[in-house]
Amino acid sequence: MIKCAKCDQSDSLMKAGFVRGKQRFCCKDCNYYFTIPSAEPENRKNKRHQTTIVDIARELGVSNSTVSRALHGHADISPSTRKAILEKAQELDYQPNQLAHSLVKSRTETIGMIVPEFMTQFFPNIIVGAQKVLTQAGYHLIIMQSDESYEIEVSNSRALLANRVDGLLTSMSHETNNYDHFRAFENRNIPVVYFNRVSDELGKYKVVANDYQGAYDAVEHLVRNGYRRIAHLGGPTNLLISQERLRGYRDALQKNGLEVIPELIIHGDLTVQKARIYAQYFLDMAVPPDAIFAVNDPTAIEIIMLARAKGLRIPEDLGVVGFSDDSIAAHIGTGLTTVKQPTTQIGESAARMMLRLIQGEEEVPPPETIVLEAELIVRGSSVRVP
Amino acid sequence: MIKCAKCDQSDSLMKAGFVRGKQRFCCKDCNYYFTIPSAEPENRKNKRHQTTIVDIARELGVSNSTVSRALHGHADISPSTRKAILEKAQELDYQPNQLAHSLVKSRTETIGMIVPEFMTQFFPNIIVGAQKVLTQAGYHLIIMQSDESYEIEVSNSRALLANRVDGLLTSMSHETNNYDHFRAFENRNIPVVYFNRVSDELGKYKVVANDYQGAYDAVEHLVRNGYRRIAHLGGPTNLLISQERLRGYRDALQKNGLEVIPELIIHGDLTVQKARIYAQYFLDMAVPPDAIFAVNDPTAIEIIMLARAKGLRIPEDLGVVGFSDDSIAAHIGTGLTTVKQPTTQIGESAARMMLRLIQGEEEVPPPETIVLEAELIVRGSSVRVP
DNA sequence: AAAAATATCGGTAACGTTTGCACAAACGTT
DNA sequence: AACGTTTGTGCAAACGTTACCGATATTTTT
Repeated sequence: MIKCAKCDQSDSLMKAGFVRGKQRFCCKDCNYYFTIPSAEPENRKNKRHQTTIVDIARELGVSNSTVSRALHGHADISPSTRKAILEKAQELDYQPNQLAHSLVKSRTETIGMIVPEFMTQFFPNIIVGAQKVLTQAGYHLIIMQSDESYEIEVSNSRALLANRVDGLLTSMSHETNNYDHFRAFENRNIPVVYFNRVSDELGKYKVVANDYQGAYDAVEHLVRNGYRRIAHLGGPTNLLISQERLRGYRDALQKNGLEVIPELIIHGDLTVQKARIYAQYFLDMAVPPDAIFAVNDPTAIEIIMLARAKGLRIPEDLGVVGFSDDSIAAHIGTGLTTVKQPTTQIGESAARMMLRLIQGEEEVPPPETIVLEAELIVRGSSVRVP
Repeated sequence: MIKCAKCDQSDSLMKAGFVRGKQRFCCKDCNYYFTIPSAEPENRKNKRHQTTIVDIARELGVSNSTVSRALHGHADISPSTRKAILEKAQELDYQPNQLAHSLVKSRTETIGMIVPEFMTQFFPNIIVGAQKVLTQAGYHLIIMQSDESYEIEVSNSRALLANRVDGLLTSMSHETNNYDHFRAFENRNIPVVYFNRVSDELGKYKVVANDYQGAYDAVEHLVRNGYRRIAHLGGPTNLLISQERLRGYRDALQKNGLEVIPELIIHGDLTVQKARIYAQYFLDMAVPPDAIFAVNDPTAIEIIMLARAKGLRIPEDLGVVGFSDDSIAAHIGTGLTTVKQPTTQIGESAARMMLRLIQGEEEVPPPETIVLEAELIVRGSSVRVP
């Protein structure tokens, strides 16, 4: 029998709504509202209780503020109390609650990072560089990967925004054409540094490798090794890196007196699946190219495998140059000629730029794009005596 | 001239301490204490103000609780108000504050993950698997890497603890011998799932590949290809994977009637630097081994490079088997024989185990270790006709 | 028509920290 | 000894959300 929680009688009880799945009652006698309490009313306490500042304060008979100040080495605390507090904190194994801290300070001291993938060594290297710089400055780095998916990228950025990161480092997926999720950060004055995969449509702070120069050097290198019909297997057109590498390719051809042949330019999507299809197309042409400049190393390696399967000799029949200097590039056959990007440096520069944006004096630092030099690594896949 | 903030006269003013860098005064007349207000008293507002539930409530003239309930699709809200609130939220570009949410719910819906490195594809693959499962269950994954350093591992785990992750997935660095930083999680009833690099000294929930079987198969394969003097370049002895792979190596030798020769077993630290030194040692022995079973692929590749430089033929003069099936393994020379681990599955299993621990009914689920089968991938580096 | 039940909302206390301000006691000066 | 100065702490209000407990319109039932 249900009884009133106050007067303990059940006569003048009446139902009064239904709240959160539980029946609510009202006792007309004592005019008291209540819901029937759940079966286990008093056992949730102490279950997974992390010791807090309040616990320490209570144990020692001081106030929360004193404990807080002591733990942070503030002034205005007598050595004796400080010592007692620190010891008690140690004893109770106190771990600060970063959530509460961030909430009141409205700073999380955490930088978010979204990368498209980390199956190649490229982004991991960047992460290592960035993490080194940020850790040293007392910031944490939380990493998310979009798996080259726009959907996931948006979801990730929303999560980082909800977690109130102090800044965002990002290199976008090749699917990304809409930038609203990044603008959301900028609109809230949360600094964003774009690296590597950047767009010219948004962003004031960027760190990129010199894709143009790298591509130019690569193609000129091919020309000097006697290749005359040089194809380009490029990346998605919406990415600036694709555009820049294409530009370097065209300029190198023209500066060296070669014609730019549209049929020899295809834009892929950076995946090996597509690379195989396009490579097949190149090699099956009536007049096939005698060299291919690929947008990245996995693509280039796919080309080499296919060419070998067709009985072509590398580099005699086909010269191949990649981009990025994956660790695998040195080991493939006689080595894959490629353009090495300063990955760790990219991470470091981006992180340093971020720190400047966060800690800087000036309200709105001037836009800045850091361009780091790329280096041509010559290996067996492109060297022949003409 | 400084005046009292209350009675507005400056005669009976006197200094009263120095607090937080600002001079404090006391007016003896009205007995009022104050510090001189900073130059810019009223400009800090709106600077980077994220719209909150309170803003929406104020704009619409309803209470915070109503807004909160409406945004979460609770019952007890009329369709019209709900609609108005959702529209206003959209208009003001409201983004929930996960910090405050987590603080009051004392759940972050975030799982932390610490891996030793991600320069090889191994851990990235695991991450992809784990992330898929967790994302689907509405959890976020935050990834940190220890760079094989105990110090960084401890620092990372402390950060995750401070950020109150709901659980921890971890594979420890090869430096790790002390486990207090992991026990800190377990002491607080925060579930920890160890994968791959686990220790038998701690942890009740683990996911590993069948290192023993993989090693056994690899070595038996070498024996069947006529190799008789098989060396083992192992990993750090404190890691269970090293112990298990060593055990598989020994058992395979003995079961096949071969002697276990202590000189042919060296424990490295998984780095290529050390690998080169030890490989050199093996190859320079008076009676060098005719095959080497390496603890991982980078190590195996280093051995191959060195052997080639010494004029040894692979696999005729030296058989080599690695472990992990890095993507590079298929491309090195005629291919590197290796043991493929179910990386993505490891991630998925670990994540699922974590979800069970978090969401499970039972207070303390029974200890569980999931062992996933490893598969020997035979390539050119170990196949010869005896 | 009153009475009973429901639908919809507001007030408010948490969650764990930080911090501006108040204030007493101890400390230095004359 | 009387005064002004420091020093060391405590109070309480934030930070943004959630959830329990009540309260009031509104509808339904008798």
